Amino acid sequence: MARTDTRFRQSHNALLDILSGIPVGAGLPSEVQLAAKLGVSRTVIRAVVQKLGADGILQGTGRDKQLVRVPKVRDRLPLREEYIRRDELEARFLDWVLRFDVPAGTALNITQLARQFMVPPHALQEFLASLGQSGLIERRPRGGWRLLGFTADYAVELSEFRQVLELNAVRVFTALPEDHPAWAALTVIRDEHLDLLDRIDHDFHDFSRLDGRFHALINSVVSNRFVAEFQKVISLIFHYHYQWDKTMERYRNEAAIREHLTIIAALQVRDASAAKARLRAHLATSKETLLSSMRGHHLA
Amino acid sequence: MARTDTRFRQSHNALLDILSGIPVGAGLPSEVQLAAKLGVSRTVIRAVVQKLGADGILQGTGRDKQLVRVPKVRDRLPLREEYIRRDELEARFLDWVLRFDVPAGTALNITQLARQFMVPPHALQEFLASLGQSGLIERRPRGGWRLLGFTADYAVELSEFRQVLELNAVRVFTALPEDHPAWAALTVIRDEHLDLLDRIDHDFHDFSRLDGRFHALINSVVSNRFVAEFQKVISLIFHYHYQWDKTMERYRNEAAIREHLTIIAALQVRDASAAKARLRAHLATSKETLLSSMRGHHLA
DNA sequence: CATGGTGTCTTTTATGATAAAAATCACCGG
DNA sequence: CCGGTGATTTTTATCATAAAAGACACCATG
Repeated sequence: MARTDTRFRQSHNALLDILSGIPVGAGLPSEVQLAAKLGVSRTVIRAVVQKLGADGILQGTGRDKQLVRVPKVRDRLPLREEYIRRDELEARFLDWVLRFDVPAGTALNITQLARQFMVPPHALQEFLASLGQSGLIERRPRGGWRLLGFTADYAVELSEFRQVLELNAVRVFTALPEDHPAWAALTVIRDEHLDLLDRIDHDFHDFSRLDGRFHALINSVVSNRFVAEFQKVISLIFHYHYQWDKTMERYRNEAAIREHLTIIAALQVRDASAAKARLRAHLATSKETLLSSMRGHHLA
Repeated sequence: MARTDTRFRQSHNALLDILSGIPVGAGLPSEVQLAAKLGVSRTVIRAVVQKLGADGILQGTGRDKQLVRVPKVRDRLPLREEYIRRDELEARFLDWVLRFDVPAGTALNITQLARQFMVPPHALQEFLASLGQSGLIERRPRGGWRLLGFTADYAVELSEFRQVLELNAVRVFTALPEDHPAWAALTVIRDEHLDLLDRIDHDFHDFSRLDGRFHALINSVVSNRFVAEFQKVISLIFHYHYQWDKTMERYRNEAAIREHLTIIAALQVRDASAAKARLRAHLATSKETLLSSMRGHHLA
């Protein structure tokens, strides 16, 4: 078989569900309506209807088809175990690379990895190609891929790049007009920081998400597709590492919240240079955390 | 046939060349040596040697094989017309997108494009995936690709991003120690600018390359893989447009050279703020040129 | 005769099969 | 033990093809 018939099987079962809702002897909705309802093309619907006719569930031809009997559970087609989705692949792959400390320069084996991650080799290939931008992966001259690895160098350069982008964002932020929605958003997120600070003892785990949203807000004022693209990579990596370095997590997070608040305060009084200086300090801390989490992990 | 046998054919002909250099009756070098010499695996060498044995050019088995007769021209295997290389595909594709003003949002047809560009569909697929970073291309939910198009928005955002990166580079540049090689390189490129200025009437076409090298030098002091990655995209796009907007080319180029020289001068006296201001002005001009070239092209 | 439908055909994409190439292992003669 | 060959096992790039989507023509019916 070339393409998988997953779509056909899903539509088959979905149509059975629809048929269960109408009385025996009633006519079918039109093919176009069914296709729209299930979100597939008419070709699929026609194939399913034909099969149901052969199975004795439907009868008639043309625009005159009726339900012969109520479909039973055993009429359903088993779905073959499906491959995982793209975002899950991304998560699993990063988890594998970052967590298991794969040495830099490792040659990747497409087929083996594809099996390991439960995806068709083709999908993995495309995924790796799309990951080229992140600088984690390199194409070898004659076929194959090499993992450049998540090294300390990489972390440093990532942090530096992040700093360049965010300092620029802060510069833009302080120049925004008074009625720009970002100011309101800033007030809201400030309150969220204060709120989390109150219940830090229990909920310090919530900081990771708040941190992501804070930095996203800062960068959101720069409407630039390239910045946004990189922001995704950056937040991905930082977010992942946040989840592992459990040492001092509660205190680190509390400190980070306070740093965020000083930055917010500086922004609110439109003090660009103060905001930049504080952001610089915060990002430096962040970088150190990232590096130390890598070192700790490497020793483990 | 699954994989092409190009490699086999090339090795076949290359081995014929080697055999032409040794006397009839002499023994062959070892398979390992031949494989190393031709840069292929032993499997290929063995396949070629076997074919040459069948053709009566070699005889013997094991480590005892000799040349029977001098190979003739007609022993060579014809190379089937090969597909184009990756960088050529890149050039052709960009040329197509940028020159023919493909409307934004166009759905790309893999097979058709693959034929058009003389590459296997698979290669095009991977190429498109790798181009995801540039923001020119988007993957549609259920298969297929969409061309986001090279719009004015795109050009503006690209220019802005470029400015952020290069301003940062200039900041780093002025802080470099006296003995850093970049200073020497700066002097060299300054002389090249002066030189080109002297012969601008005839050689103004040379500016495109010089411009590329100038900006590359500026950015080279930031050793950051992400910056470098983006630099590639940026120089690609700008370089391409340079080639088309022929209006006022000579005067534009002369003006740009002078702008470069003012930036170089500011750098050389370590005046960061002056250098930044002048770079800003230069990039603004550059952006305008890019936009006007797009407008001109759009009207055409 | 316009509208909503079906039958048929063409185009396009995703995937499994497969051959070429690379890498690995086992063995041999000196 | 070393440099080599023979045989075997991965591994990757390409191709053929089925599934899905889309386009077109025609038909029945109010």
